[in-house]
Amino acid sequence: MLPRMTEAPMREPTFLVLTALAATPQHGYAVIEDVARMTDGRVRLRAGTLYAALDRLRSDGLIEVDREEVVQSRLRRYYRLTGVGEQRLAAETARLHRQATLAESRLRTRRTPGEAFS
Amino acid sequence: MLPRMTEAPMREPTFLVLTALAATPQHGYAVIEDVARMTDGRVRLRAGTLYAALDRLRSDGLIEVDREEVVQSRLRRYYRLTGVGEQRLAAETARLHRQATLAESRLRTRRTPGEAFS
DNA sequence: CAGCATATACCGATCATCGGCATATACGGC
DNA sequence: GCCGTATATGCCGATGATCGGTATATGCTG
Repeated sequence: MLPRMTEAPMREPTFLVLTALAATPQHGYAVIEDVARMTDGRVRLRAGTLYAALDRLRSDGLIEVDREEVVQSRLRRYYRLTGVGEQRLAAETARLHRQATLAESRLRTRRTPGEAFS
Repeated sequence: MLPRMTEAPMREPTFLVLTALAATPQHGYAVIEDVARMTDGRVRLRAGTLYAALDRLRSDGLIEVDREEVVQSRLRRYYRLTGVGEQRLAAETARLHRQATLAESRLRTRRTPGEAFS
């Protein structure tokens, strides 16, 4: 299971999954709930999206299995960020901040006649 | 050409196209260059991506044709943000800031044993 | 005249996400 | 006892934005 070489742009659900695992390891279902809480219910990850994302992030080396527990005869597989995942998430947050700040700046200079924009 | 009702999550190239048009109207090719400059060459929009995005954003009512010019016998079609587009971009920037801040906050509380996270 | 920049536009392929379904167990209400 | 919901993982087909390439022109430069 070699890590993929592509540095494809990260979509929102994937970013939120990494965010959910940033502070502490969590199992899949807990991630779904956490993402819903984080986004005030706006993003409700489908099971298909979540487990596909976990597999992909794992094969990319951004997360790894932390441990497995059985609670009430149900399996809980906990995932945690790897060092690489931590760096990637930090890079993503920096990028988001930069782009958001730039967009805000441009929105402010909007409709200012005869004014050049950077 | 009815505006689509879906409020689908916005991807990075689309966000950057809106950002490019936020301050002043620009034609397609200028948007490609602007996005490349904004992202320090990281994002180089393909023609297919750009014009498809412009069509989609137009049918969604987020942008509209500003004017057309012919320079050196080549057509330049300028697009501008609509009021709806401006609101949407502002909402997107707010969302990006919130998510980036949240992710940073979680990265900071990382690996702090026995500590609950919000 | 070959190559590159400008400028718009179409096309098939890729792939993350969506939406739904399957499989189990536990719990609460009726 | 049964139904619906919550918990928990997983598979599968469809969707759609993006990618990569090509087409079509013109102008400029080497």
